Amino acid sequence: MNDLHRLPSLNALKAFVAVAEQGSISMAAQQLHVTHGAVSRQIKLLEEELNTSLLEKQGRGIKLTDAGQQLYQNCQPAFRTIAESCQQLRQQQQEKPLVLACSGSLLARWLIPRLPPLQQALPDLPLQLVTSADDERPQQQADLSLSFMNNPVADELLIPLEQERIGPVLATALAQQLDLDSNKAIPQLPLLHTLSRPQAWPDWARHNGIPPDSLHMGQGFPHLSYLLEAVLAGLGIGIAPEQLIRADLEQGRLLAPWGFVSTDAWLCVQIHNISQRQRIEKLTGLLATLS
Amino acid sequence: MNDLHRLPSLNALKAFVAVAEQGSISMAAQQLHVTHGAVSRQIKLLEEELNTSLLEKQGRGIKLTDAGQQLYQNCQPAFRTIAESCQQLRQQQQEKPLVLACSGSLLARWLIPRLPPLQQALPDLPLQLVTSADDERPQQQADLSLSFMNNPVADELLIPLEQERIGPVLATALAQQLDLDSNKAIPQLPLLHTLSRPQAWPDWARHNGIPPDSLHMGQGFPHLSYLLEAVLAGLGIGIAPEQLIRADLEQGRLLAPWGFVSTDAWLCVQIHNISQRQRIEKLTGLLATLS
DNA sequence: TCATTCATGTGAGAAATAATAACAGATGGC
DNA sequence: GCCATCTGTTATTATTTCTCACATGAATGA
Repeated sequence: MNDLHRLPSLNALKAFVAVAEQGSISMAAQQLHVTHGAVSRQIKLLEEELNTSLLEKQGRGIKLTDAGQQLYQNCQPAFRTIAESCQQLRQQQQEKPLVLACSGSLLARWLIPRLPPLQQALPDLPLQLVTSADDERPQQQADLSLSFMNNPVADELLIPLEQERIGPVLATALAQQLDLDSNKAIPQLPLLHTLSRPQAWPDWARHNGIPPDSLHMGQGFPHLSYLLEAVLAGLGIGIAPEQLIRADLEQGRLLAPWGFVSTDAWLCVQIHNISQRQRIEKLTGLLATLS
Repeated sequence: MNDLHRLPSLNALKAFVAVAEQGSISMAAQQLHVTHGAVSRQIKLLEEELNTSLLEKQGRGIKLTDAGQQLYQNCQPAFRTIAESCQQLRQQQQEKPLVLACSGSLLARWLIPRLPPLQQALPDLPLQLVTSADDERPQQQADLSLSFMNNPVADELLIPLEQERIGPVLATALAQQLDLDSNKAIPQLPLLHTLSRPQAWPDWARHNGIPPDSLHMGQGFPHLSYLLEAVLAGLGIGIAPEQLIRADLEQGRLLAPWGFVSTDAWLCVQIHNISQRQRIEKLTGLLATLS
């Protein structure tokens, strides 16, 4: 058992080592980002704790006494060891890849398009992506996850990026076959849906003043990514978050003639590994600007 | 230049090392004389500073993570070095003799008689005595000095032991030759005095309602010790602090038929070397009981 | 010599940090 | 299931540390 309780004030000792290194209380204070008074006081405290005078005046400055020399020579390497050890730990943490979990559709249609600017802005951030099925909870071993969450509660570890906006979408080819003159077109068609978001169509219908019961539900898919493939293949009208199909709209593969409505869900980053919080917040801040 | 400012909270690190050593937060808290909550919090802070988790739950207790192991193995020797270095310094300070300066008369007639009980009560206190002439300021290199001081001001570094009481004294042999029936005897005799305390006789006279001018001043001596030798030799009446001649009175060598009066002076211990303050205060506390 | 500059020392009050007490949650033994 | 043990968390209190402002003492240069 080490006699940790017989240690003097370690902050005072740190101040002393700084003074010994700089040969001056004022310089040490500058190095430690405090006033010279604070350092002077700390030295006094340490001297009292050790019952020894460590510094003596010399001209306008100070110099170490013999006891001070001895203390410095013993403690300086110890502090260096500690500083290096901690620095090493931080370094290792920096080099460890940040594991981000998200669904396949979010990965393919939201995150991957943002990767180039991301890697450009944070070239030293090693990012490792893992997918979880849309209906699974984000995996435990990930440092952070990206997902749509209903009514996210305020929480330091939950960072909302943008509100979900959903709407019906269909392939451009399919649209040309149909007579799209109003909302009325919707009920007549087979509505593709996902098992992970069964409320998507009813929610959207309510938002648009359409009785949910009047909808003709068509094929269901296990995940959004399959549904979107089906929509692209012209199998019917799907419903999807605007965020995930923006590129398809811009490139004319899909159409969204009925627009989008905001839901209670938000696209959120969830922090799982608190020790990576700083890096995650840096990453998230950047993602927010890219949204 | 060492990166002292990149060090984490050293108290948190100390707490962590304690936890690593004990393998338990509660035990570490006990060792550090704080509650487990305090230690738990410190560990959390350290983990945040290092962006690393250091502990993980294991059953009801905790165990170190790999990062924690690494940190502990690096820092534990550093803390041991620091603790040992400080302990060594304290030890050296303990073994260094305490240098006490006082006048020859105080040394011979006040301090030396008290040395046996002193050494019995504090056998491990190495005491080195140096004399300074009565009229010199206590020497700078002494850790403390013992002297009579006029009107001592309240000060942490000045410890009054007892008020000075002075009075005329003469050798028993001389007293037998004289007719000592009252204060009236005084003016008729040659009054021995010291150059270091020229006011002693006038002060005493005023306290006793005798006109100072009516005194017959005799031989002067450079220091009290010589004066006392002269008094013992029957050369005349001297004036001296009661404290310094108590033994002579008790053993019948000297008489003080006119009694003693208190003066404004106190026998004081003055602390010169603040770093020895604790030991000096222990010594002084003991001296006060022996007075 | 005297003002000036530079470095340290000191005190009161403000700011930051750490500790406590009390409770919550989790685990393992009975 | 119940109890004892250990860790985590929070609001509050206590302590430490810092700052600011001024004082002191030593070298510097007119």
